[in-house]
Amino acid sequence: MGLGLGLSIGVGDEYVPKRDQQKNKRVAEFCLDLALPLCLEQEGKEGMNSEYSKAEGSISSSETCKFRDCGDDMENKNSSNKKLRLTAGQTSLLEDSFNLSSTLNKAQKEALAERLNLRPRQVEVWFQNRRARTKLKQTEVDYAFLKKCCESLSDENRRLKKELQELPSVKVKQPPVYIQLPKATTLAMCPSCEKFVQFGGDPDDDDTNKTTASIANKYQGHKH
DNA sequence: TAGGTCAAGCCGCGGC
DNA sequence: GCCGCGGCTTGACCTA
Repeated sequence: MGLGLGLSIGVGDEYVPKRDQQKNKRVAEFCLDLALPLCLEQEGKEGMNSEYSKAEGSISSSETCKFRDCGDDMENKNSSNKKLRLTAGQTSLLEDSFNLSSTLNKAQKEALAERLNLRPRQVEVWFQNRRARTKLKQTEVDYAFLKKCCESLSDENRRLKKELQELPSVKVKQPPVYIQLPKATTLAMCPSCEKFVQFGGDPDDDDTNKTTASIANKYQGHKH
C-alpha cells in the first residue's frame, strides 16, 4: 500500500516524496498563472463541496490519491490493477470544468491534470466518460418523454375511436382528424443539480437556438 | 452476493 | 499519419 506514485502527501500510511511536494507547489503556481477558463466562478461557490484549495490552486495534499495506480509509473505494466478512484475534490473540480465546457483543449487538459495531480490522459478519459454519462441521461429523459407522448396519443386515439362508434351511423365523409401534438421540447441538464430541465419548444423562442447564457437563466428558475 | 458505478482499454471513424 | 472523439467493453470497487 502507499506506493507513492508521484502523488502528494497523504494521511496515515500515504507517503509522498519531498520532491513531489515541491512539484505540487510548482504546479499550483503554474496553474494560478494560467488564464484558464477553469473554475473562474469559484468566488461565490465556496459552499459546493469543492475540496480543492483556491489558495493553493491544486488538490489539497490530504485530499489526493485515494487511488493506487496513478502517477509516473502508470506505464509500468507490473503495477497492480487496482482501480483508480478520484477523490471528491478532484471530481468537484472536474465537474466545475465540465460545466464550463464539456471539451478541453490540450493546454486546458494539461493544466487541469497538473492541478489535479493526474495525468492528462486521466483527465481526458474522465471528460469522455462524463460526456457519455450526460448523453445517456439525455437519452433516458428523451425516451421517457417520447413514451409519455406515445401513451397520450394512444389514449387520444382510443377516445376518438370510441367517440366514432357512438356516433349515429351517418355516412359522412370523415374529415381527417388532427391531433394537437405537444410542443417540441428541449431538455438540458442543470449543471448544479444534474437534473434535466424541460424547456418549451416555441420556434420563436430562443430556447431552440439557446445559448449558454439563456440556459443558465432557465436553470435558475427550476426547482432543485 | 448480485447489481450498479466508474476509470480505463480498445477500436473505428472523421477531421486536419 | 496523427489526434480527438464516441461507442463498447472490461474489471475493480461499492453497496444494499
